[in-house]
Amino acid sequence: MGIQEIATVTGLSKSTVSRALRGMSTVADSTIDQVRRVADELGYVPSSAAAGLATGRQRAVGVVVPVIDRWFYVKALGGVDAELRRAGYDLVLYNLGGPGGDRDRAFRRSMLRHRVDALVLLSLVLDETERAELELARHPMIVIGGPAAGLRNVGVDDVVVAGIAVDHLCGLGHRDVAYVGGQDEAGMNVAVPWLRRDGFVDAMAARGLGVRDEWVLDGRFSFAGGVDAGAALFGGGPRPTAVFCASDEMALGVVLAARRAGLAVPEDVSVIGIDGHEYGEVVGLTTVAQDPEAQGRTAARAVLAEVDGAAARALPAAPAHLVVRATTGPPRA
Amino acid sequence: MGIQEIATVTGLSKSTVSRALRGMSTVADSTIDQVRRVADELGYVPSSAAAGLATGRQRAVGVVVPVIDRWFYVKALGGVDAELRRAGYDLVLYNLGGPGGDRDRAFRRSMLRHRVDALVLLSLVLDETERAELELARHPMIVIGGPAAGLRNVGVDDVVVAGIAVDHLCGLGHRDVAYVGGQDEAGMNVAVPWLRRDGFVDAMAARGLGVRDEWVLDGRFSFAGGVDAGAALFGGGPRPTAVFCASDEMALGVVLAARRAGLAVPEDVSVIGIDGHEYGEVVGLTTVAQDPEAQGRTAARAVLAEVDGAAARALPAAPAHLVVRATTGPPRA
DNA sequence: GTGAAAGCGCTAACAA
DNA sequence: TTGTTAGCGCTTTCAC
Repeated sequence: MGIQEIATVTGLSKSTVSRALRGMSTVADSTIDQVRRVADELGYVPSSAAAGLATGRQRAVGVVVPVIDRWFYVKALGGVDAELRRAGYDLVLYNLGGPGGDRDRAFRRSMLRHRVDALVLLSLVLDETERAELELARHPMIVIGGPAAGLRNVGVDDVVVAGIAVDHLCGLGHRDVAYVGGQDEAGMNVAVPWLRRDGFVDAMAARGLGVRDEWVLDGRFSFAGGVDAGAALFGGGPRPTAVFCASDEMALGVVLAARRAGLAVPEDVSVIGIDGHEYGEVVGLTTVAQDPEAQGRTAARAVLAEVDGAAARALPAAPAHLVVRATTGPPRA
Repeated sequence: MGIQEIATVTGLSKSTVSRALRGMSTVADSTIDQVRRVADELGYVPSSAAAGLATGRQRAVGVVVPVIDRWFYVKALGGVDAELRRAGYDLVLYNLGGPGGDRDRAFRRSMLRHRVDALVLLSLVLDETERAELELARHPMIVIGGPAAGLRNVGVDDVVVAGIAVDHLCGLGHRDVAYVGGQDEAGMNVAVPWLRRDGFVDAMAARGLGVRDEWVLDGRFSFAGGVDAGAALFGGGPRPTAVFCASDEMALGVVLAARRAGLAVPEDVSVIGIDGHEYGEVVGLTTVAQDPEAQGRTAARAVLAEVDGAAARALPAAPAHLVVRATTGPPRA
């Protein structure tokens, strides 16, 4: 059942079997073949715990997500996974489970149990205590979607992204534009929403344009939230000629709300999102697209390199580009 | 850095420290407090590898998904995760990565490395070889969304679900109904799509209704696929009065395609899906709702119980119920 | 209520 | 190219 059985059956030593199993070049090819064959016959299953204990390496990395059912997280997770798989690493998922979840001692403890060699954090801003606690495990860490104080991060420059969207809108002639963002999930302490909002407000200000308070809404980073925000925006009172949403899911909701309010998109109101969500492609949503999967791969590669002893160098901002489709156009004269 | 340090600092033995850390009742409360305090001060981080080696339990379960970016899988994964967390178990994610992925030797090997105590398979049908290989690890397994030969499964009864949808449609007076399903991802070998299609055809037949071949379409289980299928369906030629989709994402696509084709929903064509997707709720999609998160929790509980020595008893079918909203109605006279 | 000692299954020097 | 010998950090009898 263990490496020992194979040793006795083949008449070799444990060490040779161990080396053969790992295909080390110091072992005779014939020996390797023999060992592998016997291992198969015996139905040998290696113990990662034992290997981990002996080497100090678990060949696994942890991925921490605030919640799991968001487009961005799922895509990024897929990217991280793909790269880990390539490298033969397993992925341990730590889901904070939203505001109701147990983002507390017991939970953080579990990510420290030396079960993983590194940590990839998705869009998380850690406070001092959390940082200190995670620091204990002393393994490489990186955040996707950050930025995070003291940690490397990969992701788009949210301020630049907001600028791109505002450029597009203003270039079309819009001056009255609303913002639909949110704090993702209350208590999850995510920085991205704020960066995008500030980027938006600043970009508008840079053009001498102000933003009404009633036009900065919370869309909870969800489709339903977008619908609600849109309903509020188009329910009466002064109406913006364009809406900038901090995510495509919310933008999709705003478009729906506009239609329900009897408004034509983009004739009566333009809508732009951020992400590059598949649904947006189908329905013709204009957006500032990013590639979370690629960001996930980049993060995984970086952290894996660090596990292998490479120095942690800062990463360039991930690319984002404007994709003009059918939901934006010039405002009505 | 290990249990030993704590032992020397406190002047206790390794065994007592180990017991204290786990809060065993044979240890004096004062000792427990002291040990915990010292452990904190020292920044002690337990090694799950060592514990796993010693006990043979990893306190982790593996979840295998065909692809990760599908509504159902994400929700079910969340449910499994929640339950594991409650039990103090970690979750190791094995993503087969779709048809292009490496659903092969190397990969299966990795889930066998005794890194987990049990396996939860999402909608996977394993062939003989695969089953035999996984059997090697001898740990409890369960599939969500199955069914799978020789394995326990939790999920709705797909045939019943199809029946519910057909009942609803036929009850409204429809006789010409199309089916949009798919095989999810080619090569992923998933049973659900076929069960739903057969359930549909059979339910129709039970009412003396036939189904045209051209009305059984592949929607790839995605929104875009649904749009394509709808476009084909409404692009000319005989048109069904209702469309039954094997998932809400496809149904959403079909609704969009119908609108694009200038058809009114449900006046010109009714559309019903399966799932209970959040988007469907917002746009008023009629559906046969299920609760994948609950299924995930159930599966996790079952497999955990089995890890703890409980016998593996078959589970009842998960509930599914009709949610009538705005996309279905009687056919035009 | 606590300690001593023997492993869990593997890897890694160091020898041969 | 292969074998020997120590551990890796914890849990767990069995004593005390």
